[in-house]
Amino acid sequence: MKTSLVAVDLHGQGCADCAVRGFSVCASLDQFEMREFEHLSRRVNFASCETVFAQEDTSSFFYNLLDGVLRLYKLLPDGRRQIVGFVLPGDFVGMTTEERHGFSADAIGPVTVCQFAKMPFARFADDKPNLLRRMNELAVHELNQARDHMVLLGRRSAEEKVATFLVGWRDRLVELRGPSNIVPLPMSRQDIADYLGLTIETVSRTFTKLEREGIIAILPGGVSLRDSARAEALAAA
Amino acid sequence: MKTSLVAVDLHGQGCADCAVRGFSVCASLDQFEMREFEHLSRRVNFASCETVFAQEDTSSFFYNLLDGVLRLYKLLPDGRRQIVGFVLPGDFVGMTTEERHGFSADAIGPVTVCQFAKMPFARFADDKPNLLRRMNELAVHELNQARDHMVLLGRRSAEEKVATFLVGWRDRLVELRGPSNIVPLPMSRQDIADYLGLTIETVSRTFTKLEREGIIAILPGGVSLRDSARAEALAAA
DNA sequence: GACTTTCATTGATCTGAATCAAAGACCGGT
DNA sequence: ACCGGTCTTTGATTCAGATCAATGAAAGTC
Repeated sequence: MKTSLVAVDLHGQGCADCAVRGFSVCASLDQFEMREFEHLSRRVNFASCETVFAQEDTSSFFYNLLDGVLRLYKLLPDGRRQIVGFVLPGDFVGMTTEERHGFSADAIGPVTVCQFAKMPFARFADDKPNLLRRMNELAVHELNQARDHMVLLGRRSAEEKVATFLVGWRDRLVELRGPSNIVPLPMSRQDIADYLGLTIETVSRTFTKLEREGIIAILPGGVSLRDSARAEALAAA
Repeated sequence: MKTSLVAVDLHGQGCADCAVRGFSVCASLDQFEMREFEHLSRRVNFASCETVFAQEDTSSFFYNLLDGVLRLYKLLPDGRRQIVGFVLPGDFVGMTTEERHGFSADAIGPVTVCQFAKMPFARFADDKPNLLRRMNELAVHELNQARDHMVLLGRRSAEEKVATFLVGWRDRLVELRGPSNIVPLPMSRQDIADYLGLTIETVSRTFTKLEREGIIAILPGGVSLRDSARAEALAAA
């Protein structure tokens, strides 16, 4: 909720050695473009629970997540919250033509982002079809994810929701750090509930139920997918 | 559900006189680009309830809606349906880099679309930053809508859902055809239910409730927003 | 204009998830 | 190791919306 006072700003110490270089937006840039691009960005750190940007903020920056996890959420005036996505390293956030962000982003645990000022970035991208195409690709991909999530929110039971979330989250981590059925869950139960359109109690009960059924084991800080076939079946059907 | 056998294909009789020219993707093209663009598209008609493309179809075409309304939806294996959006003239659909569409589109009433083959379109767009930027803009806009809809599906009551839908639908029609508080609803109650993550009975009851409260009047083929301030209050909060 | 079919409304009942209410578990600080 | 806070789990109860079941109102069709 609070905004960073202690964020350490260090100029992007080269994109060449960036952890995210190979698979983020920047993957579409050649060597020379990259050289220029470096000067548009700077690294910023945020502590756990700090807000990277808020719903009502003017959208003057884009961010590329380098390390950590973000939650993106929207709040209704009465405080109800819907988490619209979790962000992992390599994901690009906040790209919008609109005046304001429309959603908030905050850090789940310590986070490092690569921050771009909107205007210089837009000027840079303006005549780079490869970058523009890559950004399109990312937007379309996110849109597809968003639509899948609509199906989940509108038409699935609590058990299906939780199973789908666990399988989906595992798959994203597998892509990032290699195969494993141990699924770390850095976000709280409340976060999971607000992502799935449930209450914290229902999430907790559903975890317990899945454990009783032998589908998962609940570990400190995460779960293990004991029977991923059955979890995937719940997620698919 | 069925696919068109009677679709009348007529070559785009000029984009210059196209109803949608001013505000769709094509708005970003200059006179010369437009000349070339014309040859990439052709008009196709669909009768009510015909499928423009299906979830599992290879995505070899994009579409620009010229006339009528489409519903976009996803089906779960067991038949549960989530409508992910309604498409109005000027909207661009089916743009994706992925192999398959991932959702189905069918006509609500007779429809005319402007159809583009994916490959030639991509080749055309490749070196047109203005068009690419416009497409980005549209994708980002859709993504914002999708996120708003997630909030609705995950965190709002039936009454709020219906009110939000009516106000939002009216606003889209106002943009298209000018101000009016009479809101034609070409889609069925079942469609509305599948859009809002409700059942048809709940939608029907909620309409009746809003009418009793004096917020709307139910008309054949639509509603009238009698007290749009109160409807908007329900939609906002 | 009667007849079938589809779609919308209304009513009665049920249920999955929400809400209300305690306990436990797990910190971080001292 | 102990304390105070936060987070998670579990239990009891309620309720919004789903399900089941008619009935009513349009829209074709012959």
